[in-house]
Amino acid sequence: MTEKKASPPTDHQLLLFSLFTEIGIIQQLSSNAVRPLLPKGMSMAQYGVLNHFARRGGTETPAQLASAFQVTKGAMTHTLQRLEAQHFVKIKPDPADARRKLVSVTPKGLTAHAKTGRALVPYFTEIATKLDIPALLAALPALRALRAYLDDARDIADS
Amino acid sequence: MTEKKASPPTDHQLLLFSLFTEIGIIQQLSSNAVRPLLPKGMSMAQYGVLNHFARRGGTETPAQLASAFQVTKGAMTHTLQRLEAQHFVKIKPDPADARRKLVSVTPKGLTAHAKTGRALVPYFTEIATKLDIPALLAALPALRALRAYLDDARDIADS
DNA sequence: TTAATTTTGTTTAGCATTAAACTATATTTG
DNA sequence: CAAATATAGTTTAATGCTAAACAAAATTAA
Repeated sequence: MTEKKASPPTDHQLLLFSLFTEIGIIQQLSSNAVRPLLPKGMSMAQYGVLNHFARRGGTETPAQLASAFQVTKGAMTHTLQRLEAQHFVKIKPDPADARRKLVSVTPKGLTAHAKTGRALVPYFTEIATKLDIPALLAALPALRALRAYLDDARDIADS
Repeated sequence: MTEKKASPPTDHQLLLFSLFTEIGIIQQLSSNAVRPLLPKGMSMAQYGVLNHFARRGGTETPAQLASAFQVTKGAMTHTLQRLEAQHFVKIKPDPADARRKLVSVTPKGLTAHAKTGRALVPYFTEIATKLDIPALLAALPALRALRAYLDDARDIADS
């Protein structure tokens, strides 16, 4: 057994630091690859929101969306304004709570979502053929656990 | 065996999409957690560059740094200007090629790097005790492979 | 009930980023 | 060599983000 006095496991800290660095670079690379494929006027943030509604349907408040995407309410206000200007979402007051608004996707938004998805298929198809899918699949649970931990631990800075 | 006609493995595309989504959210969460811990005037981008030099030493050109961090040359110009204004890096012309500049870290920059590192230790120590480190360690090679693939595949948009 | 607190969404200012145009210097080609 | 091309770095405009201050409405406390 190793001693358990002095300072905490530095190796673990280094691992985590490497992991975060790796994740940051993958995020940068994948964003840079995907962004030019998006239809004119569609940002990654906007597509994320449309994708959320396309999967789950229904209505959500801006605050719920901000929490789901881990951005500030200000950032979500901005994204929703862009989406509403293109008539991809409908935003109406919540009759039950005048502070809130209710956001839902429009048919036009679903069309735009589908079009965006089609534009991305070739990219994902291409890389799916060139990577070790089982290894990535195996990595996913650990990442989900990491996400869940970070999600719980956050200070809820803005919201 | 499954048929191999029609369209390519949609499951793999969905996996990749989930993976990218997960990575994006982890990046967002970890950035949001780490950012407030940084010393006044130190951004994540600046710390990344200082960390790079602290590990590897020597000199590099702005273009090399932009490539290492997967940002545009314009973004790296900006980061280096901030670092130079604080005297954390030294930037001089390359005598061998007048188009180039050579960037190196200063003692003051190393001090700032060390200070920043110390500010982050408690955070990493904390989460290292609460996560399944072996599982994360096991995930790292797959992520490195993904990064390596994306790195090769990129269009070298700006550089 | 009234006052204090919390919650929701917006706005503003500042920063980091991309994309594109630009300048200057090197390299390659004819 | 001269012209065309490529490379390195900067600058500008636009976008998306955070942080902080704010206004309006709901909830909680006294």
